[in-house]
Amino acid sequence: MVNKKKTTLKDIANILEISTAAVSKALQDDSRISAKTKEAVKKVAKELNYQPNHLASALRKGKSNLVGVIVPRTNSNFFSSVVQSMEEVLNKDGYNIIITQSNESYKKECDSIDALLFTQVDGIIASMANETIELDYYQKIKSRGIPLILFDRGENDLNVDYIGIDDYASSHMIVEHLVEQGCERIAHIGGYQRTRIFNNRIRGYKDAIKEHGLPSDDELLLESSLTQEDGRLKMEQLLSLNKRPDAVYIAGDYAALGALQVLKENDIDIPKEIALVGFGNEPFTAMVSPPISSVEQHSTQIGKLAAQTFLEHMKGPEVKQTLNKKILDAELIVRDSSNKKAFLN
Amino acid sequence: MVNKKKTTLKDIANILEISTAAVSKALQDDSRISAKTKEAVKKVAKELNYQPNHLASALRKGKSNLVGVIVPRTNSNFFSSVVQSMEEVLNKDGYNIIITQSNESYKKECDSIDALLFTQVDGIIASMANETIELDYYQKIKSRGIPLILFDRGENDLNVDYIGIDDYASSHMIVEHLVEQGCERIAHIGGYQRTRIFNNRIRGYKDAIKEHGLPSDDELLLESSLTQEDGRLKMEQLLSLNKRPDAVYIAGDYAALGALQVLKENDIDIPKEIALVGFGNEPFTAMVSPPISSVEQHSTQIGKLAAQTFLEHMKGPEVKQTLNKKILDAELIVRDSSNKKAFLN
DNA sequence: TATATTTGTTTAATCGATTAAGCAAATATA
DNA sequence: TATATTTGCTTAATCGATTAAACAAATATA
Repeated sequence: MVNKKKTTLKDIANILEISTAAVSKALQDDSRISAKTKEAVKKVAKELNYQPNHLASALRKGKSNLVGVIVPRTNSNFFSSVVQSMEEVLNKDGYNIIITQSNESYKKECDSIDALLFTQVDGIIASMANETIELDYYQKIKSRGIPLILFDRGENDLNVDYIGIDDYASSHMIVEHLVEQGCERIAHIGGYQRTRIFNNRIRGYKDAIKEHGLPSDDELLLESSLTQEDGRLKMEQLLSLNKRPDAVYIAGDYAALGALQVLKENDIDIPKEIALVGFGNEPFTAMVSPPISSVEQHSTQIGKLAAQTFLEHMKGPEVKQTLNKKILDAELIVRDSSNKKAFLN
Repeated sequence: MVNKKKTTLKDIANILEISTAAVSKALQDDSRISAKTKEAVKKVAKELNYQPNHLASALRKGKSNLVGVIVPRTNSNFFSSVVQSMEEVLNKDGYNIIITQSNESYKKECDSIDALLFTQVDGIIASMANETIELDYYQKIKSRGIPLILFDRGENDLNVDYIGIDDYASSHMIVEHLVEQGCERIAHIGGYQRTRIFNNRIRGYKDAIKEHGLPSDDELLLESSLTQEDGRLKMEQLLSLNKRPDAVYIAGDYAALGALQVLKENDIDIPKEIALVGFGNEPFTAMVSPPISSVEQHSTQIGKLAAQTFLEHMKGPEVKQTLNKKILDAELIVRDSSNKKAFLN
């Protein structure tokens, strides 16, 4: 039947009447072990269905071959696809990943960090929660001496590797696009200012507005948690203005979706009366009606780069933990929600 | 600055000039250790920022306190929310989870299982990939003697715990609902027959159709991968029939979304000409236009139950691995896409 | 032939925490 | 006071794999 007791090196050693050291080396194809012994060891190992005990070897080698990944949530296409491409790269090098979700909560993020450190991960790749301002827990990772790589939601002050898109330029590009479409009063529902990427998007927005000499009323720039629900609220707020905007650029697709609903509920013609642009290129943006223009963030590429950066740290022994940014260009996908020119009559 | 070397029990023992055993027991509040010693140990432990080495204790105790979770993908609301509630329950009991995605691929699923077993997880909670027919890798988990719990996508033959909704009844309920709305030619775009849950949905559909004496033409029952793209294709196929259906029930929301797009592209009045019902209650179903009726699967409850089932296994030493099904009732959320009566004029 | 090198293996220590067993000192019981 | 029990700690083994060091045997070099 089933061998409940898992077989160990010792079992193999006993059967062949050699030392466990010889068995261990044989399985690692050590050059000092004879071909004959290797063959015999491998044969018995297979017969007994030997599976090395990872805990033992990790303990001995001081390396778990586990990488911790912290994301705000997994049920967004962006994060799930980043994670997936990370996994692909890391698996190839013998690493497994532990995914944890912070749910945008600082408390949960700290717990995750503790849990990952406790599990003795060899490194952590993270995208910070919205709530996170304090960096003490991230400092904790650094002080453990394991590589820390941030993506998308990063933080300069931590002085670690970062992979993301150029939020400032993307934001600038969106405003350019809206201006091109003839919009003149462009609002921005942005994320929390304290979060670096959202701050960059806000700056990109402001600068572009200024460059084009457009109105930059305070009432046109709102700070939001970027949930669908908050997107609704903020859009309602914009609609209640005396001078409504003729375009709204929203720093997150879920919030953009909420905003879209409100616009439709109010029978506002999109994009003619108000044009709409989101951020993140979540699949649903292409599917709703009208489809929402959005920014593709190259999640696969980000995941790949983050994983590769981790691997570089593991290969090069000199742990040069410095701010090393890899910034990708993002791409604006124009859809009906902002394509006024296509609707000229 | 930063203490690169992590502190061990030994360090604490040396400082206090006691044995590591005493330190270990003090930290565990062993009754045989004096209050004075405990206090001293805890003080030093805090000062040195002692973090127990999980690998060492796991190796010694033969228990990693890690639970492996395998899902087809994380970027669906259902799975991400199941995972989240599992995590909540398990964390409370000191377990951490390792999430892996199979991407509906059998090969990837096998790799995940190997990786999890290798990491010495204490148990595995899984939802099977669409592709999976062979059960050999799942047998491997069972033969390792660790608990295996399946949810949503399960398999009777494995004879393990299962948590899910009553797919047959849900499916039956959907047809009832459509009949009530006056539909008479109801098509079903189902998942792969070999997958138990989809098979159940198909049976529920067929039986309900029969009970109501409705036509059950072969052309009205299609098998699909249930991706958005395939939803499009299958809906196009249905539209090309000589006798079009007046309702389509689709076993997955993403496919339902694809179908919805096709219907709209063809200017078909929903629900008047063709009513639409999906499955899974993904958030976007409420957001598209018209909103799609769908089935809520109580993901939070499923995650909680799966986690609790695992914990029961860990508590009760007698590993009674038998088929133990927990079936929840699902709930049909009726929205505009199938609510014909609301559109009577 | 004598010495040096290579080959193939064993011995024993190690990673860090846990725990059964042992033992002395303190306290309780007869 | 003598014996039993409890208290508080130490010793040493253990989990399973890895690896530095040691060593004998085989082979090469002088």
